[in-house]
Amino acid sequence: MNDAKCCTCKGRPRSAQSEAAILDATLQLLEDKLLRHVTIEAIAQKAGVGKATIYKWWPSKAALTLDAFLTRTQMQVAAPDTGSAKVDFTEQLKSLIRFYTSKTGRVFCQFIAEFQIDLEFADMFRTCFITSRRNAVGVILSRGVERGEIRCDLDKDLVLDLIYGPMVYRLLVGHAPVNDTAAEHMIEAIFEGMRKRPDQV
Amino acid sequence: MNDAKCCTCKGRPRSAQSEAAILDATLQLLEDKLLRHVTIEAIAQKAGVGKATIYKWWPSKAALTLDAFLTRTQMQVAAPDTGSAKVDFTEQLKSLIRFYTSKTGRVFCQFIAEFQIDLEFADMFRTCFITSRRNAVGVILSRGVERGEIRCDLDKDLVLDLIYGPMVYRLLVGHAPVNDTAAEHMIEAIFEGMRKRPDQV
Amino acid sequence: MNDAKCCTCKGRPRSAQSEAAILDATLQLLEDKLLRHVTIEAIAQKAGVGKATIYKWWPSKAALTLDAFLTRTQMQVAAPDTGSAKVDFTEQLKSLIRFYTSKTGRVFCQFIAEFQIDLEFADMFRTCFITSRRNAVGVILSRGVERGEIRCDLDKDLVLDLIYGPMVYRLLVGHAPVNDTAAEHMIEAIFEGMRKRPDQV
Amino acid sequence: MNDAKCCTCKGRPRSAQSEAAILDATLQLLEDKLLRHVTIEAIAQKAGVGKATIYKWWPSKAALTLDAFLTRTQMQVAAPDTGSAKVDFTEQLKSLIRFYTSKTGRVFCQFIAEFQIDLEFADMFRTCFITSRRNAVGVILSRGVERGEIRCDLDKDLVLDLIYGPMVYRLLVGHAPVNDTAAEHMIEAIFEGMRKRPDQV
DNA sequence: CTATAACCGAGACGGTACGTCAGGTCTTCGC
DNA sequence: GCGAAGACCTGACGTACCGTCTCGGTTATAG
Repeated sequence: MNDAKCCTCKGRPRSAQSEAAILDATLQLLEDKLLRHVTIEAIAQKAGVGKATIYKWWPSKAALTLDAFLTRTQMQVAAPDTGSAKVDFTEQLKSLIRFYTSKTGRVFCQFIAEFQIDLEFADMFRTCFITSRRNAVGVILSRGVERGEIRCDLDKDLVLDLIYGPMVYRLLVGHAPVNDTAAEHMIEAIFEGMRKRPDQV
Repeated sequence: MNDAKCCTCKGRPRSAQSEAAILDATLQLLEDKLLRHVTIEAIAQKAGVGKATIYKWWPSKAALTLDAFLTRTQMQVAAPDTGSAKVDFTEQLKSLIRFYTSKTGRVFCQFIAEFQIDLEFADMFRTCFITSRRNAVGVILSRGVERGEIRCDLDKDLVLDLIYGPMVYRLLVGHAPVNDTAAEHMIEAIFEGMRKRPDQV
Repeated sequence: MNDAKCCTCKGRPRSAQSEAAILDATLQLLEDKLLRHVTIEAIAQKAGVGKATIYKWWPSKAALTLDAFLTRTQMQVAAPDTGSAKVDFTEQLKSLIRFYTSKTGRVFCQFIAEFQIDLEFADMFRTCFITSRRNAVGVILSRGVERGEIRCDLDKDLVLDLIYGPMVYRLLVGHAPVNDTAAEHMIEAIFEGMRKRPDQV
Repeated sequence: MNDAKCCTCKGRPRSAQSEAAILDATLQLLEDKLLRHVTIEAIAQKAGVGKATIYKWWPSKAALTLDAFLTRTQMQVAAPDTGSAKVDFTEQLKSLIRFYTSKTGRVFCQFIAEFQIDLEFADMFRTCFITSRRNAVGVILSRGVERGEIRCDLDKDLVLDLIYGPMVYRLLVGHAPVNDTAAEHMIEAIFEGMRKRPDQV
């Protein structure tokens, strides 16, 4: 009954120290350079590690970078509960924007860019990204629907994309500002709709 | 009878001829490969052109590709006028989606990816892209506002991003379908808003 | 009919400067290190040249080294004509030994070692090596035969191997000295034969 | 006086099974590949043994290979006694040639190549090689001298090199055939000498 | 009958060099 | 004098082995 003991029996175990050094070096390099300009060679050197060690554990630079991000960075995004879904969404969007425009968060844009050419990585990224995203926003949406603030005939995915899409679009294309004001306007417009109501001027 | 002179086998090709060959080769290669995997070297060889000639006219691969696209491809996007702004937007979004998901249009996603690292190209792209976009959608929006269908207090840029953002987001991340149905749902939601109205069930 | 003019018509010509730098660097490195420990990478760096440039013009390290040797080193081996074939052979063998035991000449042993594993290089080496060798010794042998000093029923190749074989053997295996005295003894023994003659003590 | 038992006081003794597996694997790999292309890694894997075990007992690949050879292969070389030293030498040389040109014996050339760069191994090789060689040929030479067939003023080493040198030379350089006929011609020439005698035509 | 200690397999590790590839610059010569 | 052809330097790629180093586990002998 000693299964728990011999799970990874054979061979020298993976060096936690090396792994840490690699992930740290990766993040550190990403602070100064764009993802494309960060090379495996530089990471290996900075981490004091052989290149082969990196290739052994991560299939690509993108995978390594994503791993570095997910394990080191806790995407500190608020999931507030103010009693108003609209306010909650606004606060959350602001929080997200603050993260994505930070030195650290900027890399996510480069992830999206990166996996336009690396389908394997795209799957990986979607899994991690969407999951965390869904959880954060799902609660707010549900509460809003229950309280009767939000239409109940809207697909969850659709709502997600309506809220995040414009922000991501601006982040990637950079044609318009991405800040708190923008967040407020976006949420306002999405909530109230573009249609002119009879009661409006 | 001056063809004979120009077409003499080993005759020095004219500048315009080279340019055409380069642009053609670029588009042709883009049909089979991802932007990242299309190399200047391959373009030069396929076009029967020296690499230096390419570098002389275009600052980067991205610039060349964009040029190839803008001069060869007319982005056939409808700008309908049905009398209803909502219908117009829906049709236009459907039309756009059809283009962006086509073999040719898919490259635009890769442009967006590409200029996450090439700021110079990003400017170039924004100028071309936004201009054409603004023209197409500006008319619809103006008509809608004039007819009293659409709120007049919305920023033009905001409207643009509300409509295109979710689509671009889905195109880039690929987490949800991008098709006619999606287009209809998006426009419907943006027009009517997420808020539950008293008259709704 | 102007072959001489248009042999290498197109493109930037090969850089004589780079070639010289590569060959020089190769020889220089070989003075300090064994052939096996001289790396293409080191040659490229010392020559201030890209690795690709080396790989473009030489198929292997051995080929490069041999080229460096043949073009830079003139194997200064005497081909004396004293009137006695025996003396001529002795002098030539001494001369050869002096070369092969010099800092420069030692590399030839490593060539022989090298092409035990590189058959392509072996062919190359044999062609160059044997040719020069044959010419040097052929004259002495012919003169000796004509003068009636040497048996005329001996194969040229056989004579070559009888004279050079023992020396090469000692050079490679290093079990016995290779010097002037050895050269004299070898030639003496090969000329007179091992058989005890009636007139000997 | 039972040394074998008490020399290594404590601990698990060396595994004879592993040693055998390593030596077998080494020989087996050498049948297909050149010495240079046989890697310690491959030997370890084929033998089902850790690399460290190999490094523990042999200082280098060359040492391991030589050990494998000396312990597994008995260099079956005839040491005939026909009453004629010339015939004895000829038969022995033929026998040697047969061995050195066999699949197994070919490796000796690679040993010679190998120790042009591994001085430590060179010593090891010389000790083993020369010793066995000396014994085999020493008897023939002594008998020949005693019977008055061979000059008594020749150094033993010199004779050895006169006989083996040309063969080794041809084996290594490969410029001329190495077979029975060559053996006969070599011995004949060495015995009779190159000098033209008055009694010759 | 333990305890000790060297042994062993497996394989991860930091390195070094490999041979290839594309980038972007330059040089020559033909038209 | 433009432009094709292509050689050049640079720098990163991903791979292969090197020789060293942990691991968990396995024998023998010493006590």
